[in-house]
Amino acid sequence: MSTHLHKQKTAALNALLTSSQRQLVRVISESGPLSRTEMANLLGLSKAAMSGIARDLIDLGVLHETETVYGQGRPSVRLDLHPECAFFVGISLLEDPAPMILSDLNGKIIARQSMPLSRDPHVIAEAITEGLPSLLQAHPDAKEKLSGIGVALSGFVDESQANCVQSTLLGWQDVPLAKIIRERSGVETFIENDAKAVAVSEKLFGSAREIQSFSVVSLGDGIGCAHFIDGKLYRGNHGGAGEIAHCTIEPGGSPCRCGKRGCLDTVSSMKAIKEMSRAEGLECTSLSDIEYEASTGNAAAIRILHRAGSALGLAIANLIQINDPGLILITHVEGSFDGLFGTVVNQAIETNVLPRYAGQTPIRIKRVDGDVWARGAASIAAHNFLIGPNSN
Amino acid sequence: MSTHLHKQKTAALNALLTSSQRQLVRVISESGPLSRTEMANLLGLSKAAMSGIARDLIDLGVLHETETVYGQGRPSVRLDLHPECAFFVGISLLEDPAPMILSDLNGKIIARQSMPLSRDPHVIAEAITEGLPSLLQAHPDAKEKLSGIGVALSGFVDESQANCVQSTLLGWQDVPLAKIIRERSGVETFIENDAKAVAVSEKLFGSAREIQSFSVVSLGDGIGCAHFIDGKLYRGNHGGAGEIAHCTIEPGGSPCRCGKRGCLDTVSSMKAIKEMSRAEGLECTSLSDIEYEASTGNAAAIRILHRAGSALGLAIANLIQINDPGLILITHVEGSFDGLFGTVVNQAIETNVLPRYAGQTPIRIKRVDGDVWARGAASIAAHNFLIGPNSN
DNA sequence: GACACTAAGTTCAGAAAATGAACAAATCAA
DNA sequence: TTGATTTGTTCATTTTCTGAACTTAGTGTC
Repeated sequence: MSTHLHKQKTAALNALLTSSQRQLVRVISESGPLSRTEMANLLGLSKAAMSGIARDLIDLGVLHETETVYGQGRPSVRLDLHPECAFFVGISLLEDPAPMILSDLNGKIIARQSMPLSRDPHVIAEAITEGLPSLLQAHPDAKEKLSGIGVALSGFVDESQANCVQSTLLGWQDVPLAKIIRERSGVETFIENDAKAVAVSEKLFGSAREIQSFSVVSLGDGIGCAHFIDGKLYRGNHGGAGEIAHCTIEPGGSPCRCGKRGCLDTVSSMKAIKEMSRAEGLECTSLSDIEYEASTGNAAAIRILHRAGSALGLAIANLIQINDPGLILITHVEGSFDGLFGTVVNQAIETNVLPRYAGQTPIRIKRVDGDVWARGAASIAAHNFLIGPNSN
Repeated sequence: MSTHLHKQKTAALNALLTSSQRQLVRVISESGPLSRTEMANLLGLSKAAMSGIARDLIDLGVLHETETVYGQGRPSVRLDLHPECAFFVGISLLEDPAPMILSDLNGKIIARQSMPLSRDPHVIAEAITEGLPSLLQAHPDAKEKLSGIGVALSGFVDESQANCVQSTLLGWQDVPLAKIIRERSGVETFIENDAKAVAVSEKLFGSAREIQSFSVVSLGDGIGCAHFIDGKLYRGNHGGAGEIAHCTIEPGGSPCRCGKRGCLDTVSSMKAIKEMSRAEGLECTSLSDIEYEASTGNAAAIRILHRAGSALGLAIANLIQINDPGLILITHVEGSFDGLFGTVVNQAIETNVLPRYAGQTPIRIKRVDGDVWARGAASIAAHNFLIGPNSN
């Protein structure tokens, strides 16, 4: 009974914050711990107003006091989001079995399990609902304060983060997945494209916290990309912003499954690299194998990696020219960006960017583990909790 | 005396609006005339609050009642910005002599003259100040309500729209032009990059009013580009967003004055087209001439236009893939987009965009007159008046 | 043409949110 | 110990917004 009440309260917590409180939560999630005075200045409010807002948020359990900073005058007390004021479940529909994780407001993974993947949205909703109790079992706190489910998938998602407009991988067309899961599980649910979910998780939890405009290029089996612009995820007019995989990078090149020719995807994706290797008679099952071959001087391997790296570098250079982001974050799962491929990519970026810019746009390479997608998914739920859907 | 007072009042008008009033002005400038009830809904305010805000803005002369719309119930009265509540001066530093125009809040050009171009910012400030009286002479209203000067130039401008970080054309490096002009003339001044100024003018006055995310590609002697994203001009981390002219479009192609090779600028700019024609022995002084040659079957002319068009089309297709804008607006001064060049551009866009997208992104071609840059410049001043620099 | 019906816009008392100024608290520096 | 300095709180006051009742200006019906 008490549990149920609490659940209702936290589930609606985001909704019952005033707009000033929301703004404050947003600022802290971007800047990290801040003193009340700093927050007042950032929000353009008086110290008096801040005092009240902070007190209310502390009472609600959203904020808590952290370290004390000593300077001249009375020391300031930094306030931060309470990492355990809300918990989120993230599910990646990119692999089978599908990973399912439980995370706190800092993106820390607290529990992990998996569930069978399906192409039927109702079966997915069922699997999630059945998986919840065991995921939450050892964490009574999380059970009470579960505030959202996030789902990452390969495909286009609409602006409300509720409907999958199209997914070739899952064979979907206009599937209201979020609603189906929400109704079955009783938990607020949001879905998002895989690359965009990773971008959100890097903005909330990762290495792009303080950067307002950046692009994430995520190298998995395919090539994904997403942009944050002026502190907001930019999804594009049809939700297609960041689809660099189908930029023409070799005009008149190999035919692509999308229908046109010379797409980046046909040269630089892991799938393409492996296929080209096979065609050249190389017995490679992973990028590391090919890198090894190249390091021993195998001409075919070197040629393939050069071609793939140049193409990706050129695409990223075009992205830099077009959008002038404050950071390019390249995430890769396979863990082999240190070899020839990575070198060529970096070089190709350098040579194809306006010399005045060269070196001006930081390129950060980040090796990520198998949890990226699920953590990204959870971050979508966290983002909706923190900032809300109507992110004005 | 009275004049002076009035001047002070209107100059600071923007500053003395409350944040709700500002928001309202912004919404109207985006959506066009609205009834009070519609405005209340859009801003999420009560009818009561709207009533007061509208009254104040009408008293200030910022809004006025326009048509009455009859439906069921009491008819609604649409309110619009009063076009003559503020006037702006726009100057283009792209030509010599430099055009100088006077415009109202609708972007209508009320007076026009020109001034000598200089590379010395103080001489420019002097010329503007000396030009003002004659520009305003026949318009006493504008004299009283002059609210800003905008300057468009080729180069990089910082976020405050006050400093020119770099301009190759003018030979500048960190020139605080806005401040110099402001101090000399006594009028609030803002500067902006040429392509970005055109984008703002299309958003405020032109064909992109209601579109939140779009890109403008402006074809003049060079190729400019600028993006609006979620209703805001996106300038990029170093003010370089939209620099598509130096995207590598023909890897290993002709050397470019920027230092690298195969830039779009080396194939598709008017300058490049003319140069290539000359190299091929064609006696052409304008794009129309080359178009004419092509239409009579001249192989060289056809080849040149094909190459230029394909390159520009590919660059735009990449832009679409990367940003998925709601509109691509191509503005061209030379008035010759109806021929082969235009056809090839359109075709190249189609064939290089993900087939699923093809035709989904509207491409609008707009022939503009010689006033584009000056009008764009004026729109920068208007934008700062309407929305303010701190466009939260 | 009188009547109800509908929706826009206004008014006004009261609630909500933010401010300014005075003050309490917690440290450093001399 | 005393003064300087800066954080954070309190409280009366002002600003801004809301809700409900009301006025206004039409349409539709008989």
